[in-house]
Amino acid sequence: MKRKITLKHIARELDVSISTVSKALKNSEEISRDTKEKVQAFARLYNYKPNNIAISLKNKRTKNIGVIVPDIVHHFFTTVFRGIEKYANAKGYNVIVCVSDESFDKEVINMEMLANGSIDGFIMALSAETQRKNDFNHLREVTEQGIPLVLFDRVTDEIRCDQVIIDDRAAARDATLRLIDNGRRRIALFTTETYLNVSAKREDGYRQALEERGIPVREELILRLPYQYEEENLSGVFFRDQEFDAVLCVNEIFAVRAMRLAQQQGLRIPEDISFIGFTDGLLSRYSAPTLTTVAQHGEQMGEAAAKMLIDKVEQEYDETDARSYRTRVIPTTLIERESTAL
Amino acid sequence: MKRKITLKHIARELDVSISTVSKALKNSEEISRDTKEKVQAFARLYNYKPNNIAISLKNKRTKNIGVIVPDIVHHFFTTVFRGIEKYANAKGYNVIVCVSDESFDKEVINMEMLANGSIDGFIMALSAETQRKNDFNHLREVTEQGIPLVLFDRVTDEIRCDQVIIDDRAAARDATLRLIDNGRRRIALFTTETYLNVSAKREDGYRQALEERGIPVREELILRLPYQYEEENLSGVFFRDQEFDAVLCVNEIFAVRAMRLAQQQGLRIPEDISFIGFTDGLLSRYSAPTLTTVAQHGEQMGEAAAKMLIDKVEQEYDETDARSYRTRVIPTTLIERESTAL
DNA sequence: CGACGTTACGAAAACGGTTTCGTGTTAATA
DNA sequence: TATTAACACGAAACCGTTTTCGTAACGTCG
Repeated sequence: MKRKITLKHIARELDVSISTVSKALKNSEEISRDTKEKVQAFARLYNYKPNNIAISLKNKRTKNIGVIVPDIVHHFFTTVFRGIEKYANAKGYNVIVCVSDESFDKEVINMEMLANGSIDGFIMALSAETQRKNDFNHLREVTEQGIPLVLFDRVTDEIRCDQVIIDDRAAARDATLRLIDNGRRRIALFTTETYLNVSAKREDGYRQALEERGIPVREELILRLPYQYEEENLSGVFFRDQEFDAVLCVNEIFAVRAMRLAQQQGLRIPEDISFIGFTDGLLSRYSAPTLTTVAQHGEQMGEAAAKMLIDKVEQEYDETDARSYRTRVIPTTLIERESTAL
Repeated sequence: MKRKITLKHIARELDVSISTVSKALKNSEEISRDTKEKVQAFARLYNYKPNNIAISLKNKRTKNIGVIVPDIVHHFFTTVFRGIEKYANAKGYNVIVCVSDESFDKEVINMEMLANGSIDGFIMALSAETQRKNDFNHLREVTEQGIPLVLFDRVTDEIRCDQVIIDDRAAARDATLRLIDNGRRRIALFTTETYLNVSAKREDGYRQALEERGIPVREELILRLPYQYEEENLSGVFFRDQEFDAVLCVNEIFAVRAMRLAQQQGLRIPEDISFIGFTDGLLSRYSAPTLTTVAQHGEQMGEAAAKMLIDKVEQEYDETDARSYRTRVIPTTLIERESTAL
């Protein structure tokens, strides 16, 4: 087992000082041609690589960014993560991921663990519990320490920081308008029970679209489902009565499950009833029928978030404190598939 | 912006030495009651938290583990990751994730980035390219430096290290046997084109099951598909001719797409043809019909891998070099759903 | 009263780098 | 020949901890 070699070893071996070795390896002008070649050859031979930790301690920069998400087994967050990782890696940064599991406490603990020097900045989406409690002190502490923070998707305006979001309201509005313009009038909304910013905004957009077209909002058509809802919640009766002819769902799982129930009731999709979901994941692409859905372009969001964060991290060092926070809105795309095909 | 406070600040403020502060915060016997209380109160007041980087440098342990996976937008890897993150977090470790994107070069670069002090050990699944090239020098270098390594799912026996795998051969064999015992005789195998260990083993299991039951293997029933295959590859004719009455697929995407094509050809599932896939993801659960599939229990694999790694990391410090490598085989479960229901 | 043991603390080294500032030697210049 | 500049390198501080070792002050005991 050959342990890693350090500057000290090289220095001792070549009978020069540590500083000389350090400078030689950086090709400093200060060092003679001879010495540089000698040192570099030796370093190459023994495969010397500087110790990241030591460099971090000296520079007070880790080249790590912390990502905290509520859930990782979730298509949207995964694609965002891919975007982050891609951009960060290209810039020489590593990504430390923590999962808050929708829990406030875990979110706080994870932030604290990372905030003590492990990372240069945070990218995160708030947990459901954090949004419910409306307690953002952990975010505030971090930003007050001067650690850059970028929030995406599940954001709050209580904290001054960069944000990357989609226009959930507009996306839901556009989707609803599309249904209306396709001749649908009794449009239901299947949304989440737990309080999430995004769900609320999507509901707003839904309402807005109906109002714009002069269709009264019928509250009984708005279903709030627990995340892992039981089939009974969507009673077959609901479908059988033909209470509605279109459904907007705030995620693709709700949509696919609802489609199945409708089919089991003998309804034809899209002839009798059409569906639109959110998140362009595997389910949307491979369900039968394929699902029309609002693509959130998670990867793009991730790249944007990583770029904003890294820009801020790196400017910290040359710039004056030109603190200004930006919000980037990534445009959504309505991907039309069989579930709304006319 | 209040910067983080250090031992030095506390020492200066309280007019004691840095060592005294350090010891007082650790409740050392060496320090008087008075001084300890004074220091601890001050630390609490200013919310002192030791700097992780400095501690890492001193201890030569980072409490970070590196995870390298070929892809993150992939249900199986994501669940494994969740298992890793869960266990690691519970043990006070953070997880740095790198995505190799199935590329050998990225895998090497990522390993090198992390191996220079950033992490205490690796958990990884090999990229497709690495498996094809059969080049494992980057793994060897890392293990020779004494950095613990745990391989999962996509492993190699060329490197001496811990492994967490499923018994792909047995799982495929069992699934195939189940199809046979359900009365199926003309069983096709849809597998990947690119060379992957796991695919090869699954194919083995498939062949073995047929042989065991005295059914000749018909090579024309084994289809090797590119990962993002075009519909044409699975020509409708293939299904229409009723060349086969069951299909074993090495992943759930293949299975779901094949089911759709079969349905389009007017075949009834499972009456005319049944399907079994691998990976119990969203698709299997929500497809129509729901898909019988081999659950790999990724989360369990992740936890097992993390446990093995952390055990090794922590024993490094007390134990003698009792190097012994273990392979944990996580049992799979065949989850029977509509696609094989009789 | 001298030897010794506690107690309570500080100095300093160490982890592995980077960087500033000196300085001895040589060579060029006045 | 004395002055100075350039060159090539080393000493040391520093980043924030931990930890070993030394020691001043005090009390106890024979």
